Amino acid sequence: MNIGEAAKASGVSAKMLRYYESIGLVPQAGRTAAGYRTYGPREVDTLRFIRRARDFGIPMDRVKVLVGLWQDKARSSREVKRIAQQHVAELDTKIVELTAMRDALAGLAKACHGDARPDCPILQDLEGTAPNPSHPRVPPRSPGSIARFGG
Amino acid sequence: MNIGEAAKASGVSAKMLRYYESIGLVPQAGRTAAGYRTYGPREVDTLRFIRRARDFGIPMDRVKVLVGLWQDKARSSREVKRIAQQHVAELDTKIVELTAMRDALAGLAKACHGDARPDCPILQDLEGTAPNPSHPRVPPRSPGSIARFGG
DNA sequence: ATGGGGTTTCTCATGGTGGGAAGGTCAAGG
DNA sequence: CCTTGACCTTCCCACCATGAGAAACCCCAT
Repeated sequence: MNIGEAAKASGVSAKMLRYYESIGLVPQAGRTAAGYRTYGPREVDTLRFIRRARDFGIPMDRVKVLVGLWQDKARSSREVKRIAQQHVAELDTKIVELTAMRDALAGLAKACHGDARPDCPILQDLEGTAPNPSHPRVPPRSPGSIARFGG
Repeated sequence: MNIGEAAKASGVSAKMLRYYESIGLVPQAGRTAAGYRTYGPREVDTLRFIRRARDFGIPMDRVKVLVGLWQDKARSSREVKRIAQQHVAELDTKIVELTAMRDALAGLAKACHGDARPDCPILQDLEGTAPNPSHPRVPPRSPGSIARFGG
């Protein structure tokens, strides 16, 4: 299989395939005499595994660890479970943050009559002149939190 | 006020202040003879407004529109409400996606005994050999969806 | 041999934010 | 007057994962 076929079979784009190789997430693919990358079913399986892990929003560095555990027949499931639980906790944090934003903004929008008049509780809140300000707590904004959010 | 004081007063970092100016989100600040930017209370109010809008997760381009509406005394609140509701809808979408990931992964983690043995339903699911695969739907991954998620 | 659809590597962009270097400025204290 | 330290300026780089696109090359079928 060449890169396009492997991409189709795994659900990982050819572009990403090369990228994963460049960052060492997957080993370098074999090459034909002309320099084309070649892939077998085993490589495609690995790529599918990676794609599914990414679908859970697991960031690349942890995906890398998971791939290693997956290929290690002597692994302990404890390690795998720990990574999964950590990611669940991060998802929970993110969901709480987004829900706070959502609820605050939805409340303001509900209170806004939304017609031709200029006065608007949403702007009042952003301005800081609202009677009951309801902007969300500033999220701590840690650098490498979750990944693949709308990217 | 120089840039550091304005940053402290508004909650926007000096770095971001210069950035906002460079992308035209705020007008160019005045300068002292030596080239230092100067800010007054009005500018600080605007920056605080922007910061609060960002705390709701509203992306820059829409924040820009909101600032324009805020400063337009003849605005219609309809426009403001529309933007807010659109953002609420996007937050909802994101929350649904994250919740699907969370629930699927939490279910797998719960089923994993997490001890020294190697067999693990999490890996089985990622591998594709699980009896009831539960990986989340692939999120459509639109380029500019929501912003400021853990950045 | 020619054309269309692969492939290769390369650079650039995203979105916001931080880090840091190299150099100018200002205020206080000697 | 000079130093010191804290500020400011511009400019470039990094993140994270992904896509877009260019220029060149290759493979296969007509």
